[in-house]
Amino acid sequence: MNSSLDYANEFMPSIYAAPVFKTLLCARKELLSPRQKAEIKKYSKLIRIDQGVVVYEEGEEASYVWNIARGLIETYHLLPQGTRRITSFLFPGDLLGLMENGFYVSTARTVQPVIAFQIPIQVLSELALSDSQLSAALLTKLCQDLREAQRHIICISQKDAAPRLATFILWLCTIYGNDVEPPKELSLPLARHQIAEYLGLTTESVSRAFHLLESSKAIMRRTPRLISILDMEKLRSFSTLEVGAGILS
Amino acid sequence: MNSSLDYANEFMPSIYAAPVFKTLLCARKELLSPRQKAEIKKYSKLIRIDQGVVVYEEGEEASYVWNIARGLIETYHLLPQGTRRITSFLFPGDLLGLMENGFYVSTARTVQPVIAFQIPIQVLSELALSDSQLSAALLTKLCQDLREAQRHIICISQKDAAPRLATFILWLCTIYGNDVEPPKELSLPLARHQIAEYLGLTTESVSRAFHLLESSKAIMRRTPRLISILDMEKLRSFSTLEVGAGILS
DNA sequence: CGAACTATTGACAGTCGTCAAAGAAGGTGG
DNA sequence: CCACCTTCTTTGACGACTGTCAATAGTTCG
Repeated sequence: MNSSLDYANEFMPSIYAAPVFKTLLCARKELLSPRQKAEIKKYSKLIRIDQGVVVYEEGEEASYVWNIARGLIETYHLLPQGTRRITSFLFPGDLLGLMENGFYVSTARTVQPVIAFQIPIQVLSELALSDSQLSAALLTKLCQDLREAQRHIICISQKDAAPRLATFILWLCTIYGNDVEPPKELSLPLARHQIAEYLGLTTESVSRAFHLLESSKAIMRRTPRLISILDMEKLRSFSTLEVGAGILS
Repeated sequence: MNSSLDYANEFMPSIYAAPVFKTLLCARKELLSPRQKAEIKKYSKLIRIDQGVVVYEEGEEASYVWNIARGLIETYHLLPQGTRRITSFLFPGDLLGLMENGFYVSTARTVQPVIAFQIPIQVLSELALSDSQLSAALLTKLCQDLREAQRHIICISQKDAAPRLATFILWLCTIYGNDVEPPKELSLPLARHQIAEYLGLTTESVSRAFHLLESSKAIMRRTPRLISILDMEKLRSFSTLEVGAGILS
């Protein structure tokens, strides 16, 4: 699934946390000190994982945690009827490998080619035990992830498809945008079915929701994977959540 | 909102984690050592909070964390249109007070009268920094909460009301049941509107879902707050999730 | 016992999931 | 570089279920 990287010096471990202030778009904050980065780098292996590869499966015994440097990962659960529910997307700066009692709680799969630091959990435990600042950083990151999950819950508790999709697009803007102004164009890293599996809808509904947002001139589909944001305010008005304030800050 | 308790010796701090094994019902596991319990007890205050009291509000500066000893708490977000979305319920053994950058991320309110240890975050931070085992316990608890949130996500990503309600009831069974067998009767600590706000439905839909589960003889409503579990298998068949296995273990 | 609140049930409009088919996009090999 | 094939996306029609509004029944507490 992976290959060692010879251009290892290009990357450094980093863990980001979203900002607390309620500006619309802003970069996430680094949680690690240079010393901690060096420590993690020393004891971990920088690997590349191809697109579409299952990194680990639900219920598997956990042996690593990954710090994503580049790329995109989805975690999901397979439901009895064979449907998939995506529970989270992980971006550069995120930590992959949520476990419980030593077993991974969901399945993880690369959506884009990924470059990541592969950290043996043993190593991370020891580092955390000896470095209480690192331990605090991990706690902060987990709080962050928990809040992210709550945002997800509120997003999909909206009944209609358009508000869910609008909320999702606005969220992507906060991730891929810079901290000055909203992006005019947004390149979607996901296929329709992945958006649907994240939003608790079908691909058809997602498609219809795109149509609705487009016909209201909030966005425009350049290609299925590239959209233009025409009217941020209108897009925001679709979402029940006050994106850029409150929970989606 | 609270009063000091003179019968303080009756309670001890405790943090539970759900079990890893996939049995249907089993008690949760204690994460704290007796020494850690004593430490926390020493530096915290045992308080009682009446029913229906707002413990803290979203965006408020965070000064305490609570370890619930008895009672039930809901955390929620108020959406712009005035609707409420309950993001979690907290039971005895849970930690209340999720914060981000020093501010609470949601509003917390007691659903039942609560007895809890009120721990200044300053104290908890210091204890965690000096006791790496405690720090690890907190990490474990947060992983637990994160998994709980994922379970919630999967629950409300089910389209129909009956599966959501069935999943919810089965979940309550795992919390209030003993670890030997499913409870025959279940006393609901929540009003219909609270169930609805948690499941992303309306009270009417919850009511109709109860009717459906009842007419299929899976459950029976004794009173609005007390139901009999007639057929566990049938109840389980409503839920898309394999409760008692997989994600709801 | 009565009043206020909670829960239930009914009718109707709107939206989603399903099934089906057509249209676009991207990748491969000649 | 182009034709072809596969995969992804979009659109349409229809049945089912939820939200809304409204009215009735049941519970609980003073």
